[in-house]
Amino acid sequence: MAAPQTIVRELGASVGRSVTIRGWVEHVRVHGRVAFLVVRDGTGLVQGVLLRKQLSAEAWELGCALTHESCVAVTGSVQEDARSPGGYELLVEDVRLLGASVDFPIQPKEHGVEFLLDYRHLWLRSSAQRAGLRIRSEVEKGIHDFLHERDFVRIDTPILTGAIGESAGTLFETEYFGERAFLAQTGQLYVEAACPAFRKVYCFGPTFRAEKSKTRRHLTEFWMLEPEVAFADSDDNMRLQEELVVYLVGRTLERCSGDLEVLGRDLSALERIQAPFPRVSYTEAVEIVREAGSDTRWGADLGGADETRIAEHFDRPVFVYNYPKGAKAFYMKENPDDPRTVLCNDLIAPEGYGEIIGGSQREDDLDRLTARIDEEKLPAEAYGWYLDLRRYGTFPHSGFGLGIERFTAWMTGRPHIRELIPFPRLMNRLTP
RNA sequence: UGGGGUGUAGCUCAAUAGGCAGAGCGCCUGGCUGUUAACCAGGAGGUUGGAGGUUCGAGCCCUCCCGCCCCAGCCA
Repeated sequence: MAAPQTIVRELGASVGRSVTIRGWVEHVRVHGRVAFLVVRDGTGLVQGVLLRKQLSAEAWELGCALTHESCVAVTGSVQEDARSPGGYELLVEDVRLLGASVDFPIQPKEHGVEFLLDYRHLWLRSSAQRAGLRIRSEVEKGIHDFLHERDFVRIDTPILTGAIGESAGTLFETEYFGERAFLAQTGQLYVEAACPAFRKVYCFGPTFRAEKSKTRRHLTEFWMLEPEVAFADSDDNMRLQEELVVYLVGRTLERCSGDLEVLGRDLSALERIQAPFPRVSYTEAVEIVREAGSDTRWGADLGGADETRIAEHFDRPVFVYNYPKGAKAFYMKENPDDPRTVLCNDLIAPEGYGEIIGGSQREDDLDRLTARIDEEKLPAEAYGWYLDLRRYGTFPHSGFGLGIERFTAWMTGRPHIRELIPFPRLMNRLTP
């Protein structure tokens, strides 16, 4: 008589009955005539209790010899027991080995980062990694739900592109049937093209930057959300960002409290995140950081240390808006009230997580956009189709980019964004 | 690319002032009926990142090279 299969999360429905759980061994502790076997099945942890005199010799020997991360099927009757990690326990009747695991490299102890990244394919199984990646998944789902509720249409933009993007030099180059091609570093120009078709659009996907950055906030391949909204000005743009961030924080607190607890996240820091977020102009920001000891001068971009100084003034994310033209990309719209600046914003996360969003109102005037492309010495021919968007029914519009890993690193409180993507691509790491 | 740090057992780390290369974890053997990273006893496990140099003697000092970490720049 075979016991029915179930999953750990649903064990409560089977108290007093025999069931079979399939999963991976986290621990075995043998005490002579009793042994404890902790199994993870992807929905939770359950402890199996093996009593020598109640098992066949084969099952007892097998159970005691199980090694870390072996895949097993454990059959036993379900008991409620507070001493068990998940609240339920299996009084084991039989154990079958489905897949052996010999000398699993990762132990339940401290390891160095390099070692763990070499074994990233196995590190994913550990509790903090599971929690962080589950929160990432929930953030991604939240993004889609939020935008679809607001009538956005998702536009999937190309990853292989000809020469186009914000700037050359940070693009990964490849070959495309004899032609030079690049991996996309933004989908923005394409969502701008789709904007007149659907009014509110967004793209969500991987982007690639060949920047030789070695900081806790950079990856060479990362995922980005980029909404684009017709008839939205820079203020509308910031309101949308604010609404989205408040929504995602609230949803993470609501749906991922167990994962946040595993990670030891300070929940009060997240509970404070409510609209409205403070807004300071770039010019005010420069004054703030100079008073705090920075030697940043008006006209230069704010550095990471400056961002931290600004964030320290507030207990929630801060908008810094209208940067000098020279510090920002060619497609941003000139500020009519101060032509030295452009209509744009960064959103700086608290607790030193830095810039999680960069957004702007786009330049919709054909002549000014062409002039900016010349000023930046960009190859005008590569932007032919982009300029068409200003030739055929140009319209005010705004959008932004939100970095998924940076956002999730802030949600989870992890110090480095490399843990918040399943297989990070860093300057010196292409495998696993 | 610049600044700072680091590299010793499978992993995490010690090693007085230049003087016999160690511990914990993991692994192997044995013991234990309620463990929570169990505990107790025993065992195996090393070209100290690489090359050269100084010295009676180098894990330690010097030169060059390599890997990694942190910070800065670039950005999301």
